Amino acid sequence: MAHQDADVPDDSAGSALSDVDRFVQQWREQRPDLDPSPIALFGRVHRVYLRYQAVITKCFEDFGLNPASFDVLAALRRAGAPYRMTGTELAAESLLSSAGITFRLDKLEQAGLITRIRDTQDRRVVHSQLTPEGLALIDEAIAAHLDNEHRLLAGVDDADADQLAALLQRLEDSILAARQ
Amino acid sequence: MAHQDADVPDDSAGSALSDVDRFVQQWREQRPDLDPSPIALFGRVHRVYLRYQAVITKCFEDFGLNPASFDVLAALRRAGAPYRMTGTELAAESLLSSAGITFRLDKLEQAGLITRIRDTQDRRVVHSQLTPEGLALIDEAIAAHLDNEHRLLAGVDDADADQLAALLQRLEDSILAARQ
DNA sequence: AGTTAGTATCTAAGCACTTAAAGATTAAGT
DNA sequence: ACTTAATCTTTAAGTGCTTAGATACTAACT
Repeated sequence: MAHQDADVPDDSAGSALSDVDRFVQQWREQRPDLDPSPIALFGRVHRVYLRYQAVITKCFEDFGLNPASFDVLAALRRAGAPYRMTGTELAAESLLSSAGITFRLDKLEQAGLITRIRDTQDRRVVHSQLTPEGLALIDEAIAAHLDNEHRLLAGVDDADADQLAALLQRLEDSILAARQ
Repeated sequence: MAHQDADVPDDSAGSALSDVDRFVQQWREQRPDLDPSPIALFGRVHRVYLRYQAVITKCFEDFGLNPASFDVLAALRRAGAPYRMTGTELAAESLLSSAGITFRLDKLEQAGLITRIRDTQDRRVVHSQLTPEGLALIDEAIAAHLDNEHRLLAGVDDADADQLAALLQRLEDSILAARQ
């Protein structure tokens, strides 16, 4: 893992500038005609997402899963018994293309974690359902995943976490509203 | 674009529950033995990132770029004249593997937007430098990109944006600290 | 000088997506 | 009933990454 420690800033000299702050400052110098302030926000979203993905990917490996397969199993599990959803429903929850869902379901079916069941009423529809093995696995994996996420939040107090979630929701709404 | 409007929630009945809030609630019902509250935060990070990527991808298309190629050109541009960085430096700024950077640079070189220059002192090192075409393109693209980002932030007031950036920095620090 | 270790980049194989289009089925309009 | 349109899933081709390992070079030690 090339980035394991190489890019952790040396913070020994007080509150050092973060990488993202440096990017903003560089843009101010190079292009004083522009206002680069949104980078302070979106750059951090980007970096937090990458850091987070790297950590949870490692957590899922213990269960033979990756973020993509975990995502599908978790959607089926939290839907409740009989742990069954259609491809269209799964695509909407995961913000994924239909082809992407087909790919994920192929892998999970090969691994024996889901089965596909053609709908008898509407024969276009295919239901994907957790197998007993899939149910057992996701029930273990979600517990480890939440433990891990709590660990990642150890440095953020509860009030800040709540506020961060609320502000992120406002940001998502703003992005959707701006999407012409 | 399949998700253009299909997944925008109907908010006509007041402040409806967001998708992420529903996920948390479903987990509380299905697994009352677990505390799913971190999902409210990380789920939103994930969704905001996906929404954001979708919008900027469309913006970059106008310049024949994608987020990956824009990222490299922007790093070179904000570094200042002579707009030159090594692969290792670029990988660190973008949190990317060395192979990923090689791939990005191959594409940019084929497009005539950068040139590769072997270092004369240390012949292991390859500098990548903006061509005049690359410089002209990124100078146009960064202006459009920042305009676009300001548009995406229209629904978030400045104080909230600042606070969101600060909280995201705290979250990144917490993730890095927990990464054992 | 010669060996060993470390570093910078690139190659190869594989993976998880994407868009575009096709196939199968259902719904709507006449 | 018949045509047209809409919907659900899958296939095909291509893209941008990943890890693992190869290659080329430099630095450190003896």
